[in-house]
Amino acid sequence: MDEKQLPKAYEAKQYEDEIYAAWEKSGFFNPDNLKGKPFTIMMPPPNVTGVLHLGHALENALMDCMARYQRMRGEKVLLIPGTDHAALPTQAKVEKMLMQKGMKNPRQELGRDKLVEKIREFAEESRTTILSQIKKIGTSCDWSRLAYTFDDARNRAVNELFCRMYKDGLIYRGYRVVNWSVKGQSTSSDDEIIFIERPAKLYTFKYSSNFPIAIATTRPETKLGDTAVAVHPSDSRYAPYIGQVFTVDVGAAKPLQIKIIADEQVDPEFGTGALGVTPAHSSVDFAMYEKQKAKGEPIDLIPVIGLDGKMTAEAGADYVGLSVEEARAKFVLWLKEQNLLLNEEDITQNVGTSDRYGDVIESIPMTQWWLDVNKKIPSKGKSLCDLMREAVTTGLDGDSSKIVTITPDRFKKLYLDRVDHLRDWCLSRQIWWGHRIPVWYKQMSEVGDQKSETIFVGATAPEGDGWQQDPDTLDTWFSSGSWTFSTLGWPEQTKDLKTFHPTQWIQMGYEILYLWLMRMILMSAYALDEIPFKDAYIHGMLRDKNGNKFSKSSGNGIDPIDVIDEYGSDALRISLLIGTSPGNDARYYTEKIESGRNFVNKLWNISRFVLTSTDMLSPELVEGVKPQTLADRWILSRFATVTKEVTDHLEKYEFSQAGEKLRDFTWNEFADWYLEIAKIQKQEERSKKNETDKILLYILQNLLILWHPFMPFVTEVIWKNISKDLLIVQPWPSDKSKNVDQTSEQNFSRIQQLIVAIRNIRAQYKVRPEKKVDIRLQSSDKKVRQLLQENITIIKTLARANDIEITDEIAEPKFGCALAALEKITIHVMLPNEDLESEMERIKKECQSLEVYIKTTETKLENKEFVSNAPAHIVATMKAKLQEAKEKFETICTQFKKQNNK
RNA sequence: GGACGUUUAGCUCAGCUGGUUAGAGCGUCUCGUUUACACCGAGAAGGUCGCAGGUUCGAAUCCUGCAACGUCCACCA
Repeated sequence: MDEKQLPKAYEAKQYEDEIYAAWEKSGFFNPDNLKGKPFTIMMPPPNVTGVLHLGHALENALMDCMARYQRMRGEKVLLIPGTDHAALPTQAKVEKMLMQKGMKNPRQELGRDKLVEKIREFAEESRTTILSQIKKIGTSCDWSRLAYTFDDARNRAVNELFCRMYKDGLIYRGYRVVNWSVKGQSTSSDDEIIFIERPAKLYTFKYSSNFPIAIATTRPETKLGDTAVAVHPSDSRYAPYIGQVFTVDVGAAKPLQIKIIADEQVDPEFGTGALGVTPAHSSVDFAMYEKQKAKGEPIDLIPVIGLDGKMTAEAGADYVGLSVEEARAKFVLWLKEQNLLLNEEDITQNVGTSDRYGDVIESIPMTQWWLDVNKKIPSKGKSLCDLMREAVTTGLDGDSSKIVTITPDRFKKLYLDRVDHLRDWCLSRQIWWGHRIPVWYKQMSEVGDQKSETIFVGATAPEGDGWQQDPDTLDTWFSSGSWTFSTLGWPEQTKDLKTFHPTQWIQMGYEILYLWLMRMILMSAYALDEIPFKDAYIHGMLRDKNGNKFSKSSGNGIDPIDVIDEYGSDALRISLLIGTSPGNDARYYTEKIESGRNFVNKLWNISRFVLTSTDMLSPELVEGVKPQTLADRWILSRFATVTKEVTDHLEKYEFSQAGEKLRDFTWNEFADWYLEIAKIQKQEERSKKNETDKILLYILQNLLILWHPFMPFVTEVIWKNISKDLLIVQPWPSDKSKNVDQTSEQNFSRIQQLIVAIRNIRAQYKVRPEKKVDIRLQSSDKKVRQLLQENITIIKTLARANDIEITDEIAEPKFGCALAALEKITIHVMLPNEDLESEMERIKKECQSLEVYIKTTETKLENKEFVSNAPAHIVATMKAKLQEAKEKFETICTQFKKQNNK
């Protein structure tokens, strides 16, 4: 092996692009070129609102780790990449950019087609960047199946779903109170509202001096549209008034007819115990309005706030055209003048804001398209909510093979709570970037004021003239909800769909549990009678080193590509995978990436040593290895155990623990001990050298395989020196448990402890490293003496000893000699410099800690209840440990005392 | 107002169904130019596992209560 091929330090930048290209060319990203059982992962499509951030890097690391692991396990892995057109967020972003460039109202100034074109340009640019970033991270996805939530194939799926749901009566057009963003001039769903706390004033007032009930409100201006006062049915204070109607004039266009109604929702303890009902501008009040209508005791609905956020004509001549704030001030002033204001109180209230436009959401009644989540689906006899519930509990239709498991499982509870309180989903948006609602209208006749409209629901307009498509677009989550199957060709019954759905595993952040996970389950259960995925792995958010969210406004954003440029993709990946646990937020800081980079370099140098120091000209895959020495048996045993542990952890999606165990083995056992011992063994007989080389190669090769899912690039680069085949499809190590050898592990551990004890003494007495010391090892156990004898070269070299005497003869330590004891071994280290005082101090300390341990352990063992209740092996190990401690104590203390007497 | 999460070494975090003298990485201290690696090696120091009770032979781990921090949800108008 030529050392020039392997420079001293691994420079990730020199290799990564080339390696990725080689993988792509190999075709192994495409499951059509793989055998085995299908294993599908759908990439959560990043929004084309910008470029990838560190959170995406984490997602890609997780997905790719799983994909590569499964591929090496021999599965037919499909990881479909994609992007999300993110309807409202993208339009909001582009509009904002245009406005920053000076445009006042992009929609007005550009018109639908031109604005959509601008957004498309922006989205395409983002898309290109995002896709190249995904490659940089190393994600092994099938680019031949690349999907986009806004391409033709996905549009077909969206239209098909909409039409089916309409035919099933689940999608309906309804006049109801919606969440309206004045700034964005669009509706939004309940999930897209962010509640913020803000100070507000709670006003208590009466509509008129002779009105019998006072009410409290934080929105006085909406009271111009009040049509009822609701009280609790059992509230005796107001019971006599229930059913009565009062006419009051508060300055609105017409005097208000206020009916006193009873409703359980009213809290008699809050405020005056009476609630002014504004059906047009509160979803709660609107619900009362509907209830009253159903009861046959209808109340009116008067919209006083318009889509422009200004007061309408209905609010009265004094108010029309005013903003809500102006109207509020004016109305409060009027109340004061009329002596109707009874109280004014400062409170904090939660107010809903648009997650994209940031303005306060107004409740306004409008005709929109809705998805009914509680109505029974005709063919199923169950509602969408029922299906969503079944999917995580009994399995769809009670079929236990159709259960979605959520890791960690606490998120299952959150999910179920949400399903129980789910309300109808407002699907239509008044923006232009998105899937157009597949509904067509035609005006049929006009009789006086009555317009009669015919509705047609379908992807394309029916025959004939005069059909107008609904101008609105669909909520972006309507298209991402079908992601797991629209990417596979649905509604066509494609081979892909049959092969790869339901998918096996998906990962996502907890922040889109409601927005996305839920809707994927809804869509898939509805359209396919299937779950979208078997296991959902929920990860937390990445925060900066102070625990703050990464955000553009605080300017703490980090571009993962910059990190990759500096430290390499592998370093970034392992530092994101190790030290994080599912569902919990994690902090990102540079030191972590540095330590990742250091480890990558360590593995590089381990490989460099193994590959350049073995004689094998072409180091082919090593199959059978024959351990010759204790160290050989130990490392093979340990490796077998670690292989099993890593595999088990990955099966349970415990990425962090798998990576940690692998790192500890690689660094602390293989590199720090076995490599050093290998150097010694290789200088011994010829036969040993060959076997040592084989073992080194064997472990290295398998380590590269185990590490590949975590650090695909560096492992693949090293693998080039081993085989012409790519590492990406090397089979995962099979069960090696036949190599597990407890005895050798125990014996080797004894040698390790001995070496550490001697090194410890050397460090304590500041023995210069080049100075070799004489050592006397005493043991009454023949087997132990034999063990020491067999490994004497290793002890000598690693502990830097000159002469080692192994004997069964108990002797008092000589003057100027340091003393240590292990189980069945007494160690005398001859010190070149005589430092009796600190030796006595050191031994005294050790005696004390031994004494404490012996005492507590003895107490435990004397406890009869402990001995009878605790499992036998616990008691046995404790007894053995106690014995060992006693022996140590005996050796050290008695000999120390003798020495002390001199 | 509810629910959930977190609280373990100076910092960032692991610790699965309770069982050896509680771990890792970074940082700190001492020593070191041993031909794989200073992006390194050797050794060490550092924790009454947030607080208070309880269950148990045994609790960081289970139960109850409390506190601090965080997140989500909710129609106190």
